[in-house]
Amino acid sequence: MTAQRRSDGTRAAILTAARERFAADGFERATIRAIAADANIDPSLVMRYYGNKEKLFAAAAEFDLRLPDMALVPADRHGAVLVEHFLDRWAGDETLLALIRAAVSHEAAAERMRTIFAAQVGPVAARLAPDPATAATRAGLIATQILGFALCRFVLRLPPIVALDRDAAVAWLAPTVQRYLYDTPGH
Amino acid sequence: MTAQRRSDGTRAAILTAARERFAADGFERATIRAIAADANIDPSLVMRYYGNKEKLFAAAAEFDLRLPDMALVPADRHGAVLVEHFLDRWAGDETLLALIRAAVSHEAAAERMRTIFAAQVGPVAARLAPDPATAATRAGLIATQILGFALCRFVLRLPPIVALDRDAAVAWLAPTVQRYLYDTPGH
DNA sequence: TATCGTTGTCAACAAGTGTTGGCAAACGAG
DNA sequence: CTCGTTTGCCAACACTTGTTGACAACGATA
Repeated sequence: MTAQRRSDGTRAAILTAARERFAADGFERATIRAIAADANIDPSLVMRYYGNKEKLFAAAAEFDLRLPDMALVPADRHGAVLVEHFLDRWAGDETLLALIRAAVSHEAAAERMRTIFAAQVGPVAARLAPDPATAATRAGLIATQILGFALCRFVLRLPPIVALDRDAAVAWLAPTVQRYLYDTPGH
Repeated sequence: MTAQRRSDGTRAAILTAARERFAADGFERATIRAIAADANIDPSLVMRYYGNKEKLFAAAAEFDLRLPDMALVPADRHGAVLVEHFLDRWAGDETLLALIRAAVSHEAAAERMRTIFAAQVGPVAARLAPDPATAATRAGLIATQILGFALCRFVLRLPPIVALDRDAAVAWLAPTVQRYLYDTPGH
């Protein structure tokens, strides 16, 4: 077990404030000073505990999608369950929002995003796809729809997308994801 | 007709350099100095001709999707034609990339993005959708898929999405857009 | 040629950035 | 209690940013 330090509370406060700021402002506009102010401490403490801004972001952007076990779900509901899970995960943790905002103009964040999807969505697709060779493509396509939805809803705030409630969003997106999982394209 | 000015060449060079920088770096990391250097002029000229960075971006982010007339296309090809058009438009003009990169952390750019999709995609959906009341939602859904694809391909550079050639991308995405245009969700 | 608006350069400002080092107080072990 | 370590604050650094104003070369017009 890791030893308790007297500063653990401060460390956690910094991390929370950092996630909020990165999520709201992106990497460059989220300043160390603003994060420190939110955490009610001095900016220099951020440096002491996290080294530099880059490492602070790396620590704040740690993320686990916690994808459910698809073996327990009927095959025709796989798309719906994935969409529901993503929506909930997104609403309940601002880390993903911080990640997408930062990834757009920050290569390290983009790399993190690639890793998350390759390492966490990839295996799910690999287990379900009819032809395992197409798994990476299918995982990528799911990412385009899920990230695109998050982009339009949480970042760009397109009014008709913001207006959708959870059920409507699932009803629209689930067939798309289902198709990316199982269909073979052709016309 | 607008009068010719001796500085028109410089103005155009600034605009081109601005688009490149905004597309590559986003709003904040694209500096006036870098743009001026690319255009081989002094940074102060940028201010003289465009007022400030905000207005320069507004000028650089002027964009017309040039959506084709869907009345000339068979109904079952609408999704495919839209996807093809978006892909070509995206590949041929970095303005859209600049817009998406900037929109993520810059409210004015996000507003521009909302306007473009509401004013240009909205009417197309309104003309095609079975129920006009659902047109805005359908246009928004199309935006989620198209922007999500662009995000993953050009910004995040997800390998499996970068690897898709034009035909494969169209084959995968067209049915999604077609469904967002015409289907009524339910299960 | 003399004049005036245009085009461009140079140097500087004020503000904000990440980051560093020193110093005081609080704490825990001996 | 005493001493070394941890925690925190303050002031400052080196640098970059958008932006401004003064000034020199140029071009057309009179």
